[in-house]
Amino acid sequence: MTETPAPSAVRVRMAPSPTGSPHVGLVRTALYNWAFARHHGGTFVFRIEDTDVARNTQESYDALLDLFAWLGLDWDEGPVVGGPHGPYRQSERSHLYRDALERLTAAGHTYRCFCTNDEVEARRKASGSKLMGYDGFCRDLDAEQVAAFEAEGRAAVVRFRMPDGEVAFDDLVRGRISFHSDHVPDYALARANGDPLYTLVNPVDDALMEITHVLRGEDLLSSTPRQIPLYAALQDVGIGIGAPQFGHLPYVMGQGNKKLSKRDPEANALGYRDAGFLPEGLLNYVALLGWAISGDRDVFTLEEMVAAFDIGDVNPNPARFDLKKADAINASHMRLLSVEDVTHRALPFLKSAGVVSDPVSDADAQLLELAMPLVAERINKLTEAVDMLGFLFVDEADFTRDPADAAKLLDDDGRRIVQASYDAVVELREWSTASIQEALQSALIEGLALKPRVAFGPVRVAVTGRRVSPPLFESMELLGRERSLARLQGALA
RNA sequence: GCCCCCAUCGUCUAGCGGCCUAGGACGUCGCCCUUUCACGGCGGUAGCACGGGUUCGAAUCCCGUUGGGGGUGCCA
Repeated sequence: MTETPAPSAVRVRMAPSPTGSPHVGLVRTALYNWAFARHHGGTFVFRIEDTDVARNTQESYDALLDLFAWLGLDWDEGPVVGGPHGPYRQSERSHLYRDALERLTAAGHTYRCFCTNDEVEARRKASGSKLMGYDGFCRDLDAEQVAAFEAEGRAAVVRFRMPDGEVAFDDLVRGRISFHSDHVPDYALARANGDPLYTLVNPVDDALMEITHVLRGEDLLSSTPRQIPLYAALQDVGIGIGAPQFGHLPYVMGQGNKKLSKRDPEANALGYRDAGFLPEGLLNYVALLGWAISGDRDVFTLEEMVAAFDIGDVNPNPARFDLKKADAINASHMRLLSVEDVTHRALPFLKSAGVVSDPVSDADAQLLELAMPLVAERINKLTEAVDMLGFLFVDEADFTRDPADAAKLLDDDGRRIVQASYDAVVELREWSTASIQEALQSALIEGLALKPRVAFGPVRVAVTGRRVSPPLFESMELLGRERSLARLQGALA
């Protein structure tokens, strides 16, 4: 049908509405569009669809910018960076929609409709029609009838005059899809008060911004047959160059068989940042919801995705969002990072949790540099660094032990082990990982004939406050003799 | 109701007529490594919704059934 444009001519966009907090489904759609643009060396446009003034919020707009900045999905045209097709917020483009509407009307592509919903409904019942939606009653009103309705003081919406026949297109992910216009009613382009609707502004902006490919959610699939004739009508009146190519992406599902709801905490995209996800981890996981880089691999970089991404490879079935797998993919990316990188990225979390001072003191920085290698490999999210390292930085007065871990491991037997440990290391001349290990091993494993896991559990809780911690002997070395001894002593009280 | 979309392990997927007694990953189970947790390693578990065709040959093509989802607004 439509020829694939020359690579450099690819222009795609993401066009979210600033309502509520950004959804992970939006991240997936944005990522596919972005990867498509980058793969083809095209242009990625960011447009804000804020025509519904009642629902838009500044917070939501800010959240969108935050989100994409964090993810690193950069746009070539849009808010902040500008571009030749601006402005990029629909609320600032009213004149363009008014002009488009006037031209369409002048060319006979629209008509005014005075019907109320009740009247349409009543006619449907009377006719016994199976078709839903508007019935086209006002399509061919003559001047006299229009005057009569106006005399009644009725307001009129502007409807698009759908051409009769079949509307077919080749969906980039689903193949050929066709609808008959009988099932695509004449739809409203503008409210009775003159405000343009999404049905108008979305195609008008895509036409004006010369968008060549529209990759969007499956929920818009059934509005495609009404948009295609509108693009043709717009072209007819000198706006744009006809319809773009469409690719309808599968839903991102939540639990059960329902779309991941905005209210579902898993749906909140920025929540992943706050939970300590790496942007590349989230992006990689989300990419997997409908696309695979190959049959035997699912961890990859953005660059690799850009090189490999083909919209024709996108799977049309709905995908369920699986937090466990998202965690695992993120963990894989954590392991790809250098210790320095993990440290750098974990720092904001350590600061805001109060683990290290802000700004970081020299002492904290030094300790962090020694401690991070011990935990970088064993954490799966940046936030876990907070739990792992807290015991090292906390003031002795504020040091506490996990009550459950303490109750379980610091019972009578546990305290005996802690006492033996204290005795074993208190006289140590050199306070190092190796000497501590040697002393404890000989006292507990050989001396008391304990299994390592039995022996070191209580010591670990005594010193770090948790059953889960960085390696014990290393931790004691970093903690230092005084504090280590004090904590062993404290666990006996 | 009508229209449209979808259908491979519990989940995400590879597969685009023979390489498939269906591969990978997450999960799960077992084992190993081990100073905890984690990491890592090894192994197991489990699937082509159903019925007809087409074909020498079907997970792959066609039709139907069933099941799921979406749409059917002066929301986006």
